[in-house]
Amino acid sequence: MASVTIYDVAAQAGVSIKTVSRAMNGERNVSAATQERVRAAAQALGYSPSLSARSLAGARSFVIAVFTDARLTADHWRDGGGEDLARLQLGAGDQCRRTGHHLLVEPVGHGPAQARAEVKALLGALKPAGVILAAPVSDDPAVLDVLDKSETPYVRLAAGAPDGGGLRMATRDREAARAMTERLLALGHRRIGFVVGEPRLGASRARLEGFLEAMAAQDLTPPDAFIQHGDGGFRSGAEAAKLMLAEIERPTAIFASSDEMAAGCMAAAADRGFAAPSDISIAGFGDGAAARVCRPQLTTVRLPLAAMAAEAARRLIGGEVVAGRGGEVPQDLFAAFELVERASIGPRRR
Amino acid sequence: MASVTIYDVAAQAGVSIKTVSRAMNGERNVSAATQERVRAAAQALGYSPSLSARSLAGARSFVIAVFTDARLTADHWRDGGGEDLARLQLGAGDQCRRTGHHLLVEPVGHGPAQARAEVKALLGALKPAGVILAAPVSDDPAVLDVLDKSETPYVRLAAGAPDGGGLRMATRDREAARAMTERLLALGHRRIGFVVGEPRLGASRARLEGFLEAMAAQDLTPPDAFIQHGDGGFRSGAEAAKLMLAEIERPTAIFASSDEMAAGCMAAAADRGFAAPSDISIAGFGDGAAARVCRPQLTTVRLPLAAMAAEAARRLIGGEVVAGRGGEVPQDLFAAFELVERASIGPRRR
DNA sequence: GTGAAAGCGCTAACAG
DNA sequence: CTGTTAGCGCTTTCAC
Repeated sequence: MASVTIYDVAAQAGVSIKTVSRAMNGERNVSAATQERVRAAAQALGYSPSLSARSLAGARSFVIAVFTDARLTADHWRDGGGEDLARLQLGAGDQCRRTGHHLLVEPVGHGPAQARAEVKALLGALKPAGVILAAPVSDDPAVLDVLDKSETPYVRLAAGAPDGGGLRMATRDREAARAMTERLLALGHRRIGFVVGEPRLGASRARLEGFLEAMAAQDLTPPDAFIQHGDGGFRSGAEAAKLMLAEIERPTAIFASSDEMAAGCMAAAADRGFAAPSDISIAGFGDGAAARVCRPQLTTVRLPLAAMAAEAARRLIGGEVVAGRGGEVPQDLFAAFELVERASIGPRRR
Repeated sequence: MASVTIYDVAAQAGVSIKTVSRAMNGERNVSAATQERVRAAAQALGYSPSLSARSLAGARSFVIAVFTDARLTADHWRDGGGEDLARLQLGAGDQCRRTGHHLLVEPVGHGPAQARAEVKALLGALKPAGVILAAPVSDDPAVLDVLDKSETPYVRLAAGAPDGGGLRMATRDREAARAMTERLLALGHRRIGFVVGEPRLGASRARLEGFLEAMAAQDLTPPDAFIQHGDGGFRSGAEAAKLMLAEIERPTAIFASSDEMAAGCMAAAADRGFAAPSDISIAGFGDGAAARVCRPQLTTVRLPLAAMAAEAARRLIGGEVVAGRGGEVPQDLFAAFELVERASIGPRRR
């Protein structure tokens, strides 16, 4: 099956290659009859235009690149937990497929110099139609700088810092964490512990802030022991909870910055004989698999990551994102969050 | 930052573009001095050859495509559980990066007609250097047929059926399941339940066979109620266990075809007041996140998926896989498995 | 060891 | 509405 080219189709349909090109691209100025003839010929021959040729000849390319943090991605892909990236792939990939684009996930290494070099190389080799930056790469100044200079349109997903070029699509992590904390407060909890997430993620800080904000609004200041730092994983959550539960005045609720950590908290609590939600309330963040695997299932925060990624891809492909350090007006888009209440939280036991 | 081409580098280095091409590709017949000059120029200009141009002009392309089952992939990416694919991406992606290749994950739809069309289109558009088929696509005759005719080298990962073109890299699921079952038998268990996995996966059948084989070797025939069918997920495992535990003669051990299902079994057992491993032994398969999140952690089977995928990519890139329905000798490669014993299984309680 | 020419499969101007 | 002529940036002949 030697590769079939535009010439084969043109011959088969009895038209010039340019007409085939037009027909395939759905351009105007092609009569319906010709259109149909070309379509039929292409169909019969099993023709699909070479991406390489198309992007070489034309102005645009057909790949959307996703830059992720190499270390984080490797950890997740090896040990599980990379649900954010999975959802990103789902949403963006779907959108790409609709328009004949392809999604390429490229982990980017650490350190400004390495990141610069890698991104530059990737951009040069791929000449992507657009780039989606997953956190924490979406906050990497070196990457942003290279991207700006290359004039490649890009979307920063879940970026912490508001400044920088490109379109920023963020989740309202602070607000979400505040809302969840308020829910816990409404249930009567006062001694609430918080487990901070992966330190490299800006969202981790935002969630902590939201938590503290809600607490402060009630004139509550959690003791140091009630703020533990984890890495997003189950084990770190378990350790954090263990420390908190060792306090004389133990927390009646724990809010973890990720579902895996919340699951760890629940396990650690169970080890100490505390059951959720009767003895302790536990809330997570992310609405991942861990939230549904827990017994009881976790009350958590759902973020529309797939939809955001799809929207990012859509805009990139549609040319709606201005390249380079665009207009003065910061382009920021915020996604709604949703509190998913399940059985892991309940009123404070009296 | 206008895109820098081979001409720019040639001018900067004071050589012809052909020499640059040679130097960049590490061909012979380039003096060390010239080599160095070109390298320096390329470095200074931040040049990286356009993939499109390279694959259009040259014989080879620089993308390795992974075809996955669209439905399964979407489910996993949305709800978690796609650890196999994640490890595949990790291993193959890593290997690709070493040689300037790129890994493209493309979900392929259902039904022979649709699969044919999609694969044909993908092959035509991408002209990939090689294709990695993830299960269950690795057993799809329509896909194999298109691939064979296209003369694209491909590797079938975890394929169930031994026939078909391409190189087959398989795990010894039957043997692994048998080994795990034997372990359970050695611990004194006789009433062992089994939860079958996702029906579309050939491995699910192989694992069931291995289980039955080991049982039969001891003249044991599990009652129908002890063979439950799940879908690989937590919930289905919980339901399966619930049914088994409702039997008058309940099983003393349950072996589930996936870690998620095993976790579900454990949760269901706990609901009934049975703790592992004292009241019931529970084993999983896959060594995924669920295995480490469980309390106690799961005894499970580890498969070197990332390494297999890396090897697949390496061979594809290295041109070691013969395209089309190759020689008469079936090309089969088997990966070792490993029993990972953790705390979820123990001697049968007397 | 190096270079000049040709062309990969397609799109982008222009013509008609 | 359709066809012709040039390239896109590279690798591949084949010369030198």
